[in-house]
Amino acid sequence: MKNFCYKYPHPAVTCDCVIFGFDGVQLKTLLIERGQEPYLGRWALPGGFMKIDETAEECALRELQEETGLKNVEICQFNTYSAIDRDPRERVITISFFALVKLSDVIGGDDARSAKWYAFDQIPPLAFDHDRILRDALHKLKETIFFQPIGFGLLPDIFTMPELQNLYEAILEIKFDRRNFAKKMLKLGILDDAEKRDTSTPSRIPKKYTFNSEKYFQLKLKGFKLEF
Amino acid sequence: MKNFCYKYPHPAVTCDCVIFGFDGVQLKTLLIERGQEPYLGRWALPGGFMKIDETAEECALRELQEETGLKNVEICQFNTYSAIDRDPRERVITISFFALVKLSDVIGGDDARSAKWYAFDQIPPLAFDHDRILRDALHKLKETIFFQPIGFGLLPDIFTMPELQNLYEAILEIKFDRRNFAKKMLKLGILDDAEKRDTSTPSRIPKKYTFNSEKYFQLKLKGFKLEF
DNA sequence: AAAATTTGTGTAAAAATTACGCAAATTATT
DNA sequence: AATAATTTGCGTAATTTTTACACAAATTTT
Repeated sequence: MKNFCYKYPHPAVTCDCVIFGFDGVQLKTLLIERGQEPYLGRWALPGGFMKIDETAEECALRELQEETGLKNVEICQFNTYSAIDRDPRERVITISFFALVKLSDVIGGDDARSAKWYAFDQIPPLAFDHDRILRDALHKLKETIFFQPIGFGLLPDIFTMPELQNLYEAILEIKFDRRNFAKKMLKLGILDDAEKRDTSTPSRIPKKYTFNSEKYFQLKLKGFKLEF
Repeated sequence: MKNFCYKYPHPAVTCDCVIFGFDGVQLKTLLIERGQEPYLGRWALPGGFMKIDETAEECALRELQEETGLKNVEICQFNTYSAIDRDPRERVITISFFALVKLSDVIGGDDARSAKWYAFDQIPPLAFDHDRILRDALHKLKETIFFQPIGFGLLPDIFTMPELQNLYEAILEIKFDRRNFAKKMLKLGILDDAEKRDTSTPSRIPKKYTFNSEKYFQLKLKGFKLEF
């Protein structure tokens, strides 16, 4: 049954995905319950073995869809783990990705199967070294926020300034002055008004915004850095 | 002769290293001339196949020493390449690293063998997809410079402010006002005077500095961001 | 109906950045 | 050897950015 032979030993390669979501209050991640050994019944990152005729990115996207129903996700590779005994079966290295998704795109999907969203302060014990991978991904997200308008991926198309601020506060675990935060975000020039409203008079109902994707990509290309 | 067999096909795994150096004027990288097929005689990044009982980091360091004589290098993983046909022999994915080294540590070494430093505007055609990897590493270096005092790795222990400025200008391809650049660097608090000198009167011979490694690591941990 | 909360707009004070000037020491030129 | 040009360290005024709040209207809560 073992028909694939090589002159030198080869490790197996898997791809794993850390999927970030935001429900308006908490930052969450998507986990799946393992249906087979090892670690049967444990929670784990979505992912699996790479086929010989697919790239790592293709593998990650395929596994993600198979296991969680998620598709059309923009994934970003962030690290490859190669500790000798990270998998009890054989030598396995894993190429890991993270992605930001809008919870609204997913929650309804019935592909969800055993996939479930977990807030970061309620992560169960994970299979393999997935807790380490998850930690690293969160760290990477915190770094990334200084260079990329993260909200674009995690918020619904139309959102309010308080929502955007909650997101930043959830990721960075810092509180901001509401008025200065809004100034900073507006100054980036990537937010459009999502409605027309009597601007002369304040209301307790917050204004709605959308991301201007053209300006967003321009800014992302040019590179920027946010100070907090 | 093919004694390592698996139920499913496995790719081979290699590690490649982009080594950055700085000669006071130009940013350079260390390449080796290939001694075997494929791409015999072409230049390539130092690197090679990962053994089954070593991690990617161990592999990268071992290959680096074998091929260039370099050791005690702090390497940083930055991407894994998995295009299907990036190696004509078989499916090979490569985990890539970059490192910043002091040219002085290397130039003398007689291990150098076929290794040679190349300025970035004189890179020869490279084997495999190594030009792509090199480009990505350079891009990563430019990003990194905003968060880490790069000079620490690339400059000799004792250096001058103009040297540090040349380094930043070489990496970022921007010119700075000498006086404001010095202010910014000094404000980071990671530079110590490397000599005692009559400070009251300016001289055309620039002051010498060293990095204060304690404060450097403190700053790196805390995280900072440089504005230009 | 009164009290509390939330939002949009603003603004003065503080801090940081920028764009330069100057004089002495060294190097290059004639 | 004298003169000119360059380079360095120090400094400063003008500008820009950031910060810390104040205010009033619209909702929501009590």
